[in-house]
Amino acid sequence: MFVNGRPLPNAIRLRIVELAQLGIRPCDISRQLRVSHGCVSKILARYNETGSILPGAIGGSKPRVTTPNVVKHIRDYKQGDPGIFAWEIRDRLLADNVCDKYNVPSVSSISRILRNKIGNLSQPSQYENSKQQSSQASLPYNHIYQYPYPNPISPGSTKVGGHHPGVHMPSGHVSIARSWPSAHSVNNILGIRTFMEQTGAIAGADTSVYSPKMEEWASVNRSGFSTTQNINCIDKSAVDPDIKYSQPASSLTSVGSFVQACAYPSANQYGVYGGPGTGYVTPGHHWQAQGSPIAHHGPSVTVHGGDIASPMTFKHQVREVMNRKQSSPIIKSQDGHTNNNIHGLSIPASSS
DNA sequence: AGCGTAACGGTTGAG
DNA sequence: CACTCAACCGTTACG
Repeated sequence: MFVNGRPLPNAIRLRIVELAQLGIRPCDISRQLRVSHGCVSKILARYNETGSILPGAIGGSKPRVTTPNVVKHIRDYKQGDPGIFAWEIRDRLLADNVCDKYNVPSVSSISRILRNKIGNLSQPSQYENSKQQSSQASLPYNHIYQYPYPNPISPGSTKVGGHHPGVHMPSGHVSIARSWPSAHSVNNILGIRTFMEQTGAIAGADTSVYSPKMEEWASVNRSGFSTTQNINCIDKSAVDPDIKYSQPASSLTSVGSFVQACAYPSANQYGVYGGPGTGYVTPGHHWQAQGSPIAHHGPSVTVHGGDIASPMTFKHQVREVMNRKQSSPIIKSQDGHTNNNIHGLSIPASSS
C-alpha cells in the first residue's frame, strides 16, 4: 500500500476519515489500516481544516513573475533612472500596472534581474533580445501566467488589486499578500465550506463532462495558478494512484464508485495552490477567486449519486447522524447494509 | 499510550 | 530531452 513519495489511495484516505467520523481513535485507525499514525494525523488534520480527503498537488513549479515583459519594464526604468532602487522599480511596476500586487517581483528578484540581466544596459544580452522578441511575438507570459482568469485577459486590463473578472472581491481588500500558498493554507476555508454547504455547490454537479485537459475545460491552466477543478471529473489522476500502485480491488470497489475524487488533476493539479476550496469566492484571497464556483481544486468528495453534497456536508452529515448510521451516505455501505463493517473493514464496537 | 509535528527520503511536473 | 527546483507524499522519530 505504501509507495514512498506517493499519496495513499483515495480509498484509504476516505476510510481514514470515515473511521475517524465513527469515533475510532487515530491510533486504532492507524493500526487497522496499517498506515502510520503520522499519516492518519495529517490526513485527518487536513480534512478537518479543508474538508478534503484528497492529497495536495505534487510537482510543478510556480509561475514566474519575472516575465520578459516585466524585465523589459525594469530595464526601461533602470535606463530612465540608473540610480533607481529596486523597491522603487517595484513600486513603479505596480503603479504602471505592469504587475499587480500578486505577481510583482520581490525586491530581491528585481535586484537579481538588474544584476544578471540588465547589468550591462548598453549591451542588452542576446538572451534578452531573443527572449523579448519571442515572448512579445507570441503572448506575453502574463497572459498565461498572470492568473487563471476564467477568461484570460491581458495584463493591461488586469484590475488593480488583481481581482478577477466575474469574481466578487471587495476591491482594495486583498489583505493577504499573494505568496505561494501552501496546500495547507486554509485561510478562509471555513468560509468556503460554508459557502459550499449553503449552496450545495458541488451537489449534483454531474453535468460536467470529463475533459482530458483541465485547462481547456475552463480556459485556464495550471501555470496560471489555475484552480480549476472539475468537480465531477473522473480525472485519471484521481484514479491513477490506485491503478499505478495496485490498489487492491477491494478498496476500489468500496470507494471507486463512491468517491470520484478529483484528487490532484494532473493537468491542473495546482489547484492546491489556489487553496483548497478555491473557486469558492472568498474575499481577500485573490488566488482563490478563480474559475467557476465549482471549478476548483475541489477537495471534492463527490459521492455516488450526489449523496454527498460536499466534503463539508459529508462531514456534518456523518457527525450529525453518528447515532443513526442508516441515514448516512457514508456509513451506509453500497449494498445498503449498515453495520460496523465499512467497506469490508471490521470496526470495533468500542474504541475505548 | 496517544498524538502532533519535524526530519527524511522519495515522487512529480513546470520551467 | 535531461535537468533543476519546489511542491507534495508517507514514514519515522522525537517530545
